[in-house]
Amino acid sequence: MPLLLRVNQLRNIIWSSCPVMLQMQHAGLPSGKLLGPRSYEKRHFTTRVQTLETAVMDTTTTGLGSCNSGIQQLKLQRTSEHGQCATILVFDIETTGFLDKSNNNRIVELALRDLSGGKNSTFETLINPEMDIPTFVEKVHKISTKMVRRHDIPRFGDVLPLLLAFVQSRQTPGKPVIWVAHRAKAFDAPFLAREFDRCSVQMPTDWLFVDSVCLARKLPNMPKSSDGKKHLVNLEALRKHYGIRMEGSAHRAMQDVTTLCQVFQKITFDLNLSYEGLMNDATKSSAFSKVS
DNA sequence: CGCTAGCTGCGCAGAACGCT
DNA sequence: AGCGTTCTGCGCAGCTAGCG
Repeated sequence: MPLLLRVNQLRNIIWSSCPVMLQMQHAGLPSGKLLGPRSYEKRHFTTRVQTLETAVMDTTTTGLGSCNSGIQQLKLQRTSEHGQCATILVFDIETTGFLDKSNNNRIVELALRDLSGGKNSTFETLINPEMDIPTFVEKVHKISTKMVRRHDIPRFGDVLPLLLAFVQSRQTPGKPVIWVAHRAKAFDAPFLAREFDRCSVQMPTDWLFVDSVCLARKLPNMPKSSDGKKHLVNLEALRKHYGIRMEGSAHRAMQDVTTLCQVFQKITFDLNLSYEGLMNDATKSSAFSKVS
């Protein structure tokens, strides 16, 4: 009997060290899904619970109590208290291409909107990139080289002082400015910071960037991708999820900003996210800028 | 007490996503 | 078309309940 146990133990050790693929083939099973159904179900379930707990914790640990019922409510508070909270600017940029190591690509359109609304709450401009826009990029945002590579279209360096003045006009003294964009951390914010660097201008240190993709990933019940593995969190999927009507064409900066404004308010409401919760998710401008 | 079987958590690699 | 982030699944080690 002890010998049998030893043999069984040895078998188990050897067997457990075999590639799972081999075991599946040996068992006559297809080599597609390698986890057992029960394990897969448990892992999947655990992941979902953790996600929900994290989302709940994000809103409950802010210590706000009555103040953590969404940005919409906070907007009212901000209005009623004459701007006691941070300014939230939803923004989007269109460029000549991706953010790559070559550092060649430029911004061709910039749009932003102050979420608190009111007069002069938007800023929108085409920007002369001083380079041609690749055809495949033109097809995305419908902004052609002819439209922007003109003498009457300002360069980013020309727009920069106006942008800074606009933001300052919307900013509450002593309070930060929260910039919100879809994929801000990986695209919009670094791109904007790079343009600041190129102009040798330091991005204000009280600017914070929030990525709406990161927030959307915390949402439960988002639609899944075609393979059923991932939650779809692109702007179009979020727009459809919330039943937001599309006005104008997608992939133009102000149109995307308008859509994102509505999506963002829905997300913050669903996540019960407060200003403090938002600040916890924010990244400082210094993280993207090289000019110090 | 020793062993088995199952579960959990961590680190890693690869795939997919999302932006223009 | 590039790149960073996120997610998923695998492999492994460690833990523990149950059993003989």
